Amino acid sequence: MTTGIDRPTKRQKRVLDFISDFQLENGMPPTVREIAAGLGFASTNAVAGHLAALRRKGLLDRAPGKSRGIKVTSDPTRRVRMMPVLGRIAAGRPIHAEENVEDYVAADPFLVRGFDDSFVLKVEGDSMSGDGILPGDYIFVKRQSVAERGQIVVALIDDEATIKRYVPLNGGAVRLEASNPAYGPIDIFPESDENLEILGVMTGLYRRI
Amino acid sequence: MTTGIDRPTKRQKRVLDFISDFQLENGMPPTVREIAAGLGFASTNAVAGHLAALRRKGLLDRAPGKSRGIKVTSDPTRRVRMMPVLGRIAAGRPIHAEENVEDYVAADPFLVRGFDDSFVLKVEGDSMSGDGILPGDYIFVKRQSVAERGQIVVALIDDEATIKRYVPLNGGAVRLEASNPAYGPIDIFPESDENLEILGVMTGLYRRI
DNA sequence: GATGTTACTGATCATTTGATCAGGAATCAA
DNA sequence: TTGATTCCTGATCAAATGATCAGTAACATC
Repeated sequence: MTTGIDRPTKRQKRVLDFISDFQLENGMPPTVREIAAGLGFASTNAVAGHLAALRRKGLLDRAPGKSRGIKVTSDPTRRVRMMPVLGRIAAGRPIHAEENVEDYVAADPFLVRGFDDSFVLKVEGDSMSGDGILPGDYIFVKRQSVAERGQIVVALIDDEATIKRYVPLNGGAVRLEASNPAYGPIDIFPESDENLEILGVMTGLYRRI
Repeated sequence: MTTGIDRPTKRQKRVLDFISDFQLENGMPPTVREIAAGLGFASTNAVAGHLAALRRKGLLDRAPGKSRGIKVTSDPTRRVRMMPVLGRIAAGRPIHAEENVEDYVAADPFLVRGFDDSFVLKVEGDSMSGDGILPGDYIFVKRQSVAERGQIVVALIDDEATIKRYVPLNGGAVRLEASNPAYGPIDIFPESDENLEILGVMTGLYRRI
């Protein structure tokens, strides 16, 4: 036998992969009989043998007696929270209103801190292309009403949401800068008619090609 | 009763939360008896009543007869696969060698197709900044040895990995274009000493601020 | 008061599921 | 040849689990 001491045989690997895929698809491990059916075994004992072998080789954990008590040791998956992708944002309405949710994306803790205080926006327009933020990108935004100089914020000017770099000016005025030189800055003065509200600051970005 | 038509009562919400938390922690839904034990019920029928109510209100899905056949409808979590972030890539060595793995990120199916054939790279250098790919970004790459004109590829030139836009030229030559005008294109001719290998094409991008 | 809903206990039954026994066929090595 | 290992069928038993019935209590609405 040339099989390494803790390497599965081909058949055993098929069983292991079936369990991983089942877990990924169904959110729970399969039963012994589901494995047998999935791989075409007529007997549960065929599965039992493979599970015992995989356990010996340290590739599986089992919870004896428990239904679906099978856990792949080096589980390549992790539970992450799904975050809503918001569509139009309008002033005066709760940002998390259900009709705003367009889609959901999985947010790695890697990308987002404070899930409950964050949301996701799809970028429209190329005003921030100088910062590598392109139309169609998804940006992660942490909700907060204040920002520091230079942070990229999502702001509501009157009734329109926009993504810009935040730069406070003297006298309580605020400048919102685009990073695409084709767009000029937007200045908001305290005495202005315009109403500025900071919705949050950008913490991460997703793009799919 | 002021309860909205499809809102759970307080007790029902407790049951729903227990199921969500259990799923998050254990990677599978609880059994009816595990719910009863977790919430201090002496009878499985207490749980059955709540599950029926939650199902009526559209908050649960059930798979009748199946063990752990409970699924929270608006599950805020999803199983995603963890993908290795590769460090240095060198020719002649298996790309997935363990010593290459620097970190892991959760990859949404949204971003990646074909998990097993993909990997993640951290971007160094600003040669692709014109395409919104900045130093420090993480890009998702699907492994394949051929590419189509205009796709962004990860290529190995002799012993160095690089990210560029792929443009085939006449006569079997290949041009690799940077998108930052400060960098010129790299042309590889068939008769050249240089050895070009396409490692894969970019399918997605992550950035954290 | 009558009615309906929510929220349980306690018990029982049927099905699903895990575990195990007996054995057969194929492969490989000594 | 013998023995070890893998890989499977077929059958059976016991435990885990889902489903259901009967009944009690609290509470709100009409």
